[in-house]
Amino acid sequence: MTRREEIIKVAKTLFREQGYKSVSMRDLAKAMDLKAASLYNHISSKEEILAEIVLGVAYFFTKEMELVKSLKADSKTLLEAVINHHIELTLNNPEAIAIVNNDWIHLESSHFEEFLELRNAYEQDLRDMISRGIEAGEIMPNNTEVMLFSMLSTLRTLHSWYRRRSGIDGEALKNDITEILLNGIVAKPLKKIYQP
Amino acid sequence: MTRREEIIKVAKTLFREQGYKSVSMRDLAKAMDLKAASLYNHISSKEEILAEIVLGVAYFFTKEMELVKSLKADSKTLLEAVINHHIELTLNNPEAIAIVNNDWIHLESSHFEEFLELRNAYEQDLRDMISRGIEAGEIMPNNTEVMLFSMLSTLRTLHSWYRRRSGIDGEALKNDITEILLNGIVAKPLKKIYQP
DNA sequence: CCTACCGATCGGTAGG
DNA sequence: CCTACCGATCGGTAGG
Repeated sequence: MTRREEIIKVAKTLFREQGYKSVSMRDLAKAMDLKAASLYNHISSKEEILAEIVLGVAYFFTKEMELVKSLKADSKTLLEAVINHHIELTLNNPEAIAIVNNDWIHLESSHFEEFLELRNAYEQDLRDMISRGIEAGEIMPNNTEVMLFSMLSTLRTLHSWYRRRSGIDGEALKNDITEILLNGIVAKPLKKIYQP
Repeated sequence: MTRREEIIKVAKTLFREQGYKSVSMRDLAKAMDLKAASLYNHISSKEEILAEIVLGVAYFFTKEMELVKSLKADSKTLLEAVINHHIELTLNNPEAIAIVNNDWIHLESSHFEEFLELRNAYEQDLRDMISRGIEAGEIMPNNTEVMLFSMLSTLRTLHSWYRRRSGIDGEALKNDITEILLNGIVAKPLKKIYQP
């Protein structure tokens, strides 16, 4: 790991704990046992660190979305694949996900716009998946936007919830979340058609 | 509206747009057309504004949860009532909800702890509701924690999504969200039992 | 509600 | 990687 990579790793932890704006370059330097000025031999600004973290995650998601889109499968299977990728990245890199969610707003304008484009494209791909699922009769013909938003809300904030629990089995978590997102929580009375 | 209430109202807008840490007392003063020092005739610190916003929302939710708990109804009806209250507050006060979600972390320690106690109690009440629903056979016997978290994630981030859409009908939104949270998104093959 | 000002801290640079 | 330092800005106070 290069010195630069170490800085970004430590920044991930601090930004996640306190938020980007609350962490000073002196805080970051102290956590690495050096002086603030020395950080600038490896990075050129504080915002550069934020951009690398946030855009790194955004491009990773984009790449995985391309992968899912290339699959030949029904909509439900594609949605499951998106959910799985989301959960995996959350388990592997919860700090980065938290920072994306909380601090993308503090990106400087060109990075800010770059991020928004990636995020919008990702959301559009997911929206298309849901729409096609409705056309195929696999997905309930409910409000597409609400379905999209509900799924993404759960997946995007998983990091904050996962953190409080002790080591949960990743596979079990995938199953539970997929089940709840796709099938809801209410018990279905299977024999309803026999009742008056 | 007192001058103090005006300050808090303007602060809500600014904090929501830029985040608590990014808004200086000078920014807030400028938005009110006065000097930073003058703010201190009405409030005693910047954190006091944050605390009032965040704890105000937290106590409001607590009060509504007490109301729901006092109802004599099945679990599904109680969950629907919680969802409705959440959506109503989001439509009425989206700025405050956004600030609670993003900036509660910047509360000073006594306010911080006060907030966490309220939030934990709220989550516990909702958890109990789900558990009782499972015992009664109304709710699927899935992972309670995941159900709880999934519901809350969607409800808590609704403000950010609602904002981007033009004026959506509140009642329609309640129906759509309730439907999707409780019943999921996958189409159910109703005649399954006739198939081989 | 203002002017004037405080000490602390910020991101970042110069120069070695 | 450090010392020394920059101008800007921060939350907040004194005194009117």
